[in-house]
Amino acid sequence: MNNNRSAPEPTIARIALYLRCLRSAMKDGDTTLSSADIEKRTGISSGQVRKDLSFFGEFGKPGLGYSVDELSQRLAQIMRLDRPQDIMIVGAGNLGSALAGYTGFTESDFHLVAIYDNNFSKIGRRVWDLDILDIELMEELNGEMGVQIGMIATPAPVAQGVADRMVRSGVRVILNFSPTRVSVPKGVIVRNVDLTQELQILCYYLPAGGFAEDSFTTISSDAAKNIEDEVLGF
Amino acid sequence: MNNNRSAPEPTIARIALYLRCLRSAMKDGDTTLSSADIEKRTGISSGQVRKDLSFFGEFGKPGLGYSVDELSQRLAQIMRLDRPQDIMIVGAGNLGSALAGYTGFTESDFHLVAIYDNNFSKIGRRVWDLDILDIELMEELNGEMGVQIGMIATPAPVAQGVADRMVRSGVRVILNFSPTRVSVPKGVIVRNVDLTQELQILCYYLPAGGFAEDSFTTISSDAAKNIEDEVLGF
DNA sequence: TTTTGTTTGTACAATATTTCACAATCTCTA
DNA sequence: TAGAGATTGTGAAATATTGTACAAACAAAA
Repeated sequence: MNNNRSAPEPTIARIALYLRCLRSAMKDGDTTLSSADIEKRTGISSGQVRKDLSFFGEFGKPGLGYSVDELSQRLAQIMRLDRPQDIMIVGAGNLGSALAGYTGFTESDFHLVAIYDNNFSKIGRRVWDLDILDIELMEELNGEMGVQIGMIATPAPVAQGVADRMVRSGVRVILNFSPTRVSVPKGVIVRNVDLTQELQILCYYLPAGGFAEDSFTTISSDAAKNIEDEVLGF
Repeated sequence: MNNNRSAPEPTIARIALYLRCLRSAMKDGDTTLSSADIEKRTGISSGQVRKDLSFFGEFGKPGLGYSVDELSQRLAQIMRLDRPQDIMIVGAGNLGSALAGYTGFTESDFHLVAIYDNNFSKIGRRVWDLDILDIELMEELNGEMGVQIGMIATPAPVAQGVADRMVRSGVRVILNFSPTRVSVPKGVIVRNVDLTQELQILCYYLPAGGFAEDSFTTISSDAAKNIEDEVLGF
């Protein structure tokens, strides 16, 4: 799987978490964080943190820790998150529409620039501030837009066809929410988010067969409760 | 992590896929599947398939393979998916509402029985065929309902409070869609589905700058295209 | 400057997971 | 019933990932 020299995939996943942690620390006014501090905030062991970071360079200073500002900038570069990234969604159903309105993407500097469907009763309608586009026009339209990140939010039977069209249109990485595996040419990356599978996995751990996972000590329960009072609705 | 004798987590995740594969094979009229057949359908190597299954027993017959009917029944038992499972959702925003209407859950015998929110303008409104309930009443109401599976579809700041309340109400496993880690007592299991993180991971794998096009084969699935014509909308 | 205390980066050890290979077992046909 | 062919279950090897410990590097205070 990981036949080249790049960092292991679990490390990449954790780097994304460190980045979030660093930005949160920045808002708290912290200018420096040790790997132990990061452990407190994320639950990831300090040794793991240091090892993950060491895949990409030496960012810390012994006796001090990591500069929040510098490290977050470096990690953002590594993850290609130092500039806005355009994304497209195919499928304007329940899930696709919810994803289109998901504020978490915007907050992390992802920019939804197109949403496609194949249903004539949906094409032309607006989702949030976007027109739903005819999927038949994707190749043509994306020639202009050049979006490289695609999300599939369609039923399983059409997912492969959508993936094929995405690839033809220039998409390089795909987040697939449909409950099926799609095959793509070498060089294109697919990640699957399989909602049903997640629930099924949890089911397995329901009865006595289960065990304790990482129930690390309360991260910020008190802080969260205070905020809860301020926030009105979900 | 996996300190006891239960099967590794990756194995559990794949078992869920085998189950889907088996049900699909059943619809195709196949009565028997070899591990090689399962590899063709899922992409998981036949050796891996056999080893995964061997964690739970000897289900196959040398020279023949696995009985689709028997194996799917056995796996469903192991995963506790042999009977409907009740679930609850907290958060009736975009994502929560989309999850509430997600047909994939229903098809896999999950049954949404409650959706909660803390926003008075939402409480009492209907999502699909359910009233949105006041989260303050969860402990009381779930005493009756006894739901053990919860999904968190709220903003991050309130997620920990929601998790705490779920646990107090009897929930045993949690699927957390909020972009934050929640801590729970030992024995309660949390899985995180972090949409932003998934996109960020994909970003890392985006090719840097202009890249040589080594992708020649467009894996065009003819089967998928045919189905696409039949299906009207996503 | 010197000393004390902190934290990094990394070699090494320990787990966890996947891959491989093959004897044993079963089917099927004649 | 015997022999050919297919496929399982599994131990052992190979990888991959995580945990541990500590010398070296730096900060801060005396």
